[in-house]
Amino acid sequence: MSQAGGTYHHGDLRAACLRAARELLEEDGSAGLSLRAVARRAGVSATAPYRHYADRDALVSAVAAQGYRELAEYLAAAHPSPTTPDELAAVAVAYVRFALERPALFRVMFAEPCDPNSEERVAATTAISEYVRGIVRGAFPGADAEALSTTVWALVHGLAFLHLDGKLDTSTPDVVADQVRAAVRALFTAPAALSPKTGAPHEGAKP
Amino acid sequence: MSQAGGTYHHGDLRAACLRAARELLEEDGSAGLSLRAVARRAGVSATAPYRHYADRDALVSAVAAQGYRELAEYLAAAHPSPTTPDELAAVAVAYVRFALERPALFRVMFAEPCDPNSEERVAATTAISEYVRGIVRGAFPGADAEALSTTVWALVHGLAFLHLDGKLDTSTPDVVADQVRAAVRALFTAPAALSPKTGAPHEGAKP
DNA sequence: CTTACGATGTATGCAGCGTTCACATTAGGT
DNA sequence: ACCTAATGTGAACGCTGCATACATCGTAAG
Repeated sequence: MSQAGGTYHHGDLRAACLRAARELLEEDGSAGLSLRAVARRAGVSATAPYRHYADRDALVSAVAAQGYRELAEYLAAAHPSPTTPDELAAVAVAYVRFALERPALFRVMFAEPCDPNSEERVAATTAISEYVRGIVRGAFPGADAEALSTTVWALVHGLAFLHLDGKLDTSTPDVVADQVRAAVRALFTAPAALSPKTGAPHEGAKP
Repeated sequence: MSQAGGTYHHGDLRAACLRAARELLEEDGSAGLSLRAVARRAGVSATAPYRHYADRDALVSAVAAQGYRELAEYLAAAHPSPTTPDELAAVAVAYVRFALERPALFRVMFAEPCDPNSEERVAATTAISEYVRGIVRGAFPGADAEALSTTVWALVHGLAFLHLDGKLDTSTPDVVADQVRAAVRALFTAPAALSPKTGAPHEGAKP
């Protein structure tokens, strides 16, 4: 039975480890995420988690994968299928908000060397990638979806990280949201007053 | 135990630790950056570095600060004072190249929880911030330098991180450079074919 | 020139970590 | 009812960061 009692077998240790890891992540940051601490919190011996995760990286990858799935839900909740720049900006705001609300999780998802060993993790990140591309494709059919989605994702991702690292003003959520909206809007607005000289003479032309 | 001259005192252990840390970072990634390994490489006892760095974080912060200074040099070398979009794109390419050439260092600089304890580190990051803002201010006097520099920094920073995490095509440096140039240029080019409906009347209306 | 002191490096030890291995316990199919 | 495979336990190894007590040395005052 799954309820925690005096049973020798835990019931669903795999899920319990994931849950414990998430809690530790929120409480002590990624530094406190140790397999032993996870085992302690799950009320189990230090080596029990090895029956469900090959090593620490496997657990971390599982946490990251779950984070990706939650991020996808979070973005979809902000707007199911944005088409206007403002709707797209709303999704961008949600992305940054997600990062600021779960900083340790977000760091685990992106800031750690992502080996291509975890199928679950790779699948989750390509899902996010496809999601962003799908949004861009739907919103701007005429554009190069590949390039534009890369650009918008990078912009939002960079905003999230800079906020996370305290490089930008993170005083209130509203300030952050305004900043994100302004940045995204800049992507889709012709900067009339800008570019005093439109230098386009030569570039790396390599056919 | 010091091979050189056999002197008891090292001479400049502080610098030697920094150098050893940089080497370990490039060889084994941030996981291999341990105080003990640094001490070993410097040919010194395990606790000697504590005379020069309060704890591991202090060493890491010193490494990060040095990374910031090198990044500033690297960008300046790409172009001392860019004014056209293409010149600015060249600096952006340098930023991403820096990240891809020193992935572990870049991660130490940005991906780790940056406590405001290290004065050296804070000073170095604000220097970078000021540098970017200065470029934007010089290149686009009419624009809101604060907002625009945030936007361009975030875009480039996000590109660097997504490349670092293998989320984008990193097969050859040329491919990466083209991608970065295209993204930066998109920031300063009116997206003609885009925005089928220009939802600009109001925003944030999502009860 | 001697001597005392502060700066620097060493030796030792503790607790926590990831990981392995032999062993104990139990669930579930035959 | 039993046998097997899955699951959890315990001890152990080597690594880590770090605190404490001790050794060595440059240097400047006397």
